[in-house]
Amino acid sequence: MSSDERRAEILLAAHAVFGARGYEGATTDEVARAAGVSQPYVVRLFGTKESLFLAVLHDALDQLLDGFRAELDAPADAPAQERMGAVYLRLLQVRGLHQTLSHAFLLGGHPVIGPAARQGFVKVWRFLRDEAGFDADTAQAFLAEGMLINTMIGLRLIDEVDADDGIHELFET
Amino acid sequence: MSSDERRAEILLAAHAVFGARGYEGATTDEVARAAGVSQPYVVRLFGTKESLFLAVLHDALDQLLDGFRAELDAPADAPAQERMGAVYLRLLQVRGLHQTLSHAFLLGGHPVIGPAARQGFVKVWRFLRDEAGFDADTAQAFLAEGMLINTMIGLRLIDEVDADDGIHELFET
DNA sequence: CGTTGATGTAATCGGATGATTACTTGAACT
DNA sequence: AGTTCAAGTAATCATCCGATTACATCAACG
Repeated sequence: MSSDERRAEILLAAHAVFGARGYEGATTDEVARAAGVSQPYVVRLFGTKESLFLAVLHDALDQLLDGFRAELDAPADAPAQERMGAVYLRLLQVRGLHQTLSHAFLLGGHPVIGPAARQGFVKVWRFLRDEAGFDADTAQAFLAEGMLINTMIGLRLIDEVDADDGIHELFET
Repeated sequence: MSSDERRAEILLAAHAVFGARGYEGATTDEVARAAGVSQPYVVRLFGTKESLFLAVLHDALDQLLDGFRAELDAPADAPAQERMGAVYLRLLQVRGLHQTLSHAFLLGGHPVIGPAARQGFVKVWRFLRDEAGFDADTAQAFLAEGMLINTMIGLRLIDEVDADDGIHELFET
């Protein structure tokens, strides 16, 4: 397999591992095994664990914004917020993407990841305001909903949706 | 100093350390030094790092719900959402509290912390619905706003509020 | 006094983990 | 056939970190 194909596979596996365990909790060995390669090879292809995480973060943001833009170019069949929201939920296919973003957004104090995460967040804000045409209130409410969705994913609340009335009600809402 | 007083000091320090570095990223030694004691003593007073984190999580939820309840009992001088929101922001005094909650909410897959975090989240939801009297839509929007605030704290966005127009606008909103 | 029990630390251990080194394999191209 | 180079791994290193053990200090109490 070419190293570029391998890199793509490792990136996919890394989304899931970083999402489930966080930047510090994840190990390069876990990523390697999830991708079906040896741990040293992951390090060689990405340099360090830190730059692997940065690659995953950039990939997540690219998939998010590319998805949004593709939906913007498609014929409008519903209000813009609903369409962008649907894109966001469709990204659940990429296991760990939302949780990796959430983890990155908690690492603001990290000397390398912090600035990258801030920059990514601002890029999303700018997209909503400048490209999607959301006014400030709408963009803020949209982001807030997204963060609540991330929390519900991170908590694995869906596992208990049938066991607790409060959770069931929240999902309905 | 009595061990109970020491425990309270360590808990305070642990909020800040777990908030800044997360559950996996934080070390018991960091917590110990922030509290001014030795690392083995932290382990002895709390058993394990895991149960220390659980203690911090429960303390954060207690402070949150106690604060909400105290405000509910005070004379109403504004809409309930605004009053509860003000309580939430006042808790910024406890350094790391919001970020520790955010980290806990991302650990849904952890065998011990996961269930505790879910239970805590549900308790907040129940409070909003049953005690504060929010309807489902209001409670959901309130939580979503809170999660966006957590994200802005975690990203340390406030450090760049003057450097970026988009961030400035988000803070205004 | 001597004992006891609580507060607290120094030293250290063992496992985990990111990274490095040295090696193997095999296809492509003289 | 021989060389080269990319893909990939086994073995190992050095460091970090949670936990354990053994010890020190000191106030309370009979």
